Amino acid sequence: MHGYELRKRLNLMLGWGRLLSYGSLYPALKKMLKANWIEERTVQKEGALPSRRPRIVYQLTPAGEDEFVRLMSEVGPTAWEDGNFDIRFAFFGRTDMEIRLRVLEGRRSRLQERLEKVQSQLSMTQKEMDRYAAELQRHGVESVEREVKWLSDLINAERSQHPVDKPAQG
Amino acid sequence: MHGYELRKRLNLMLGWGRLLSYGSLYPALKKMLKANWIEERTVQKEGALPSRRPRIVYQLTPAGEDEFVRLMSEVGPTAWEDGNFDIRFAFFGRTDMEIRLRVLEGRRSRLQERLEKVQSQLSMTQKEMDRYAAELQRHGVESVEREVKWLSDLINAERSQHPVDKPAQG
DNA sequence: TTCGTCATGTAATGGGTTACATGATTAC
DNA sequence: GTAATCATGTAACCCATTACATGACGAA
Repeated sequence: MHGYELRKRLNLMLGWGRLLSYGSLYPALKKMLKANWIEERTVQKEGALPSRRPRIVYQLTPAGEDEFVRLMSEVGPTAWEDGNFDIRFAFFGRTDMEIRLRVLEGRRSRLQERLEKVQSQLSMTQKEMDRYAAELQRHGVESVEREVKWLSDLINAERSQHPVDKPAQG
Repeated sequence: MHGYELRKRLNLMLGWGRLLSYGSLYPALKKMLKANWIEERTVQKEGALPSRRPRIVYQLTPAGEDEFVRLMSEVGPTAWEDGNFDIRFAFFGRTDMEIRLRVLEGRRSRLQERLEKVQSQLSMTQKEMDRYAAELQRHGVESVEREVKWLSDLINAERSQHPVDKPAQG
């Protein structure tokens, strides 16, 4: 699709927080073009006057699809860190279940680590915090716990979709 | 306190997501020093060998306290936008209740706007989304709704602490 | 003795937003 | 008419992270 539409779609899908700006979108498209991951066609909108600037429609090249597959097969921190997980999850429909499980589990253990760290430090310093700081802590912990539960439900749903033939490793 | 301790405290209090790095902390302290908002003293840690580098302890100047008060009295977007709200909330213990209420309400209506926008666009485009994209949407909406409820509870708690003499304005 | 923590800092790098620039089209 | 949206792009700027640099201290 073309840049403008792409932006709207992305903002709708993961537009909690900042919106994708043109200043990052269009340069990114140019970069992908140069890397030969996408190719562009100019398309006149149907029934539009010839004075209208034709839209630039992008399409993945075979090399771009390979790159996409490569990216979707990443299972390390790049897949489950805060800034990346959402976009990664949005494409789970085109990702193998094994990969999906590993990404979900990676993110979950990341969040659990955080919870443990905060809770261990909390027991030492909580007395120094005032009401509001403590409330902020509490709410933060609750949010993360909620996401952990969400992830656990998703993991269970994934697992129940196939016969369990292997116990988890690592 | 000194920079290292400050970082630990801040990371504990709002360290969901990225941690404050030295590359931003120390330059920020220098900036505040130049603006005359803080002053520094070098303090030898008690019982430490003289070979140990003394720690640099910072303290707010009167001008710095004025600036702090000014910042804490902001009630516009700078107070309730995503990146700022948490740190703002953490200092509510040193903020007037009227200000607190306005900031809480500002953030709540900001989140409600977002919910409405997404839900209106959702009704048009949901059919095109696959299972995972829809699940991401659902989870996002739920998280925001949850924060709205949290804010509402806090607002009610604030209101119940004083006799209601004025109806809300604007 | 080696690793982790304490403690402060700088330089390079990267990435994004904001503001600017342009112009047609559509809805009110 | 005029404001909002469609549509693409560039340049300046901001700001934060990453990596580097240094060195003492405490624990295993």
